[in-house]
Amino acid sequence: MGFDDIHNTGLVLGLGLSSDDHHHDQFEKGFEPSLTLTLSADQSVDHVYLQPQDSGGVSSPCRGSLKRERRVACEEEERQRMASRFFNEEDDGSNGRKKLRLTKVQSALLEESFKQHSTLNPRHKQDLANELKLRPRQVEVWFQNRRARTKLKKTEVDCEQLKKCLETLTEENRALQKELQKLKSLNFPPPLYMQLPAATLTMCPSCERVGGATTAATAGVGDNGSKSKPHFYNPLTKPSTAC
DNA sequence: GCACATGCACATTTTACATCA
DNA sequence: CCTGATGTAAAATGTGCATGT
Repeated sequence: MGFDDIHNTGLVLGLGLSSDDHHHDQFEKGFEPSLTLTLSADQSVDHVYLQPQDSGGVSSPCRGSLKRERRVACEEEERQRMASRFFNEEDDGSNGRKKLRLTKVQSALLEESFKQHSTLNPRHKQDLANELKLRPRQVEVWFQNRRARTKLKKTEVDCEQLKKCLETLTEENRALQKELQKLKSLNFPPPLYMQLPAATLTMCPSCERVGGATTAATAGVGDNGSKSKPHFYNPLTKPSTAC
C-alpha cells in the first residue's frame, strides 16, 4: 500500500501535538493517549483519532496556540502523521519509521517551488502539502534537506575551483623559479634591492642621487624644501618608476 | 528579563534502492 | 536467476541556536 493509498482511505489519527517532532516532549515523556474512533466532518469515512485523556494539564503547542488557523493546520498535520504511522506499523510491525519515496511528480513540484523560493512560509508549506498530499512536516524536511544538498554542491564546486586555482599558481611559480635559475646561471647579479633588506633605501635609478642609511619614515618627505636631501625610493613598495 | 513557540542549520540515523560478486 | 554484502541518495530525526512574541 502506497502513501497515496493511505490518504485515500480517509482514515486519520490525531494527537494534537506540535508539528515539529523535536517539540514533542510531552508525548515522549509519557502522557497516555487514548484511541477513539470518530467520524470526520468533511469526509464520508470513519476516522480513527488518537486523543489524549487529559486535555487540561498538557500544554501542547497546538492546543495552547493563540492563532486558530495555525492550530487547525497543526492538528490536521498530526492526524495525517499519525495516520501514516498507524498504517506503517500495521504494514510491517516495526515501530513506525518508514521512509517515503517521493514520486517524480512530487519531486518535480517541490523542485519547482524550491527554485522560486528556497525557504517556506507556513502558508506556502501548507499549500504544497495539500497539493502533494504530504504532511507539512515532510515538505519542511524536504526543503531543509534540499538546502543542505545545495550547500554541499556549492562547497564541492568551490573546492574544485580552488584546486584549479592552486594548480595555476603552482604552475606559475614553477615557471618563475625556472626563469630565476636561468638568470642566475647567466651570472647576472641580482638587482640591488634584492641584495639589501627590504626596508633599506637605495639610490634612485632615475635621478641617480646617492642615498644614505635613512629610515623609511623619512623617505619621500622632501619634495618641498628638500634641495639638499637625497632622493630615495624603495623598490619593494614602489616597484615602478614612480619617483 | 524570562518563557515559550517557531524556524533553520547541521549532524546523524535510517531506509529504499542499485550494483556486484 | 537468486541472494547477501555493500554503497549511495535521500527521508527522517535530534539538537542547538536565533528570533519574535
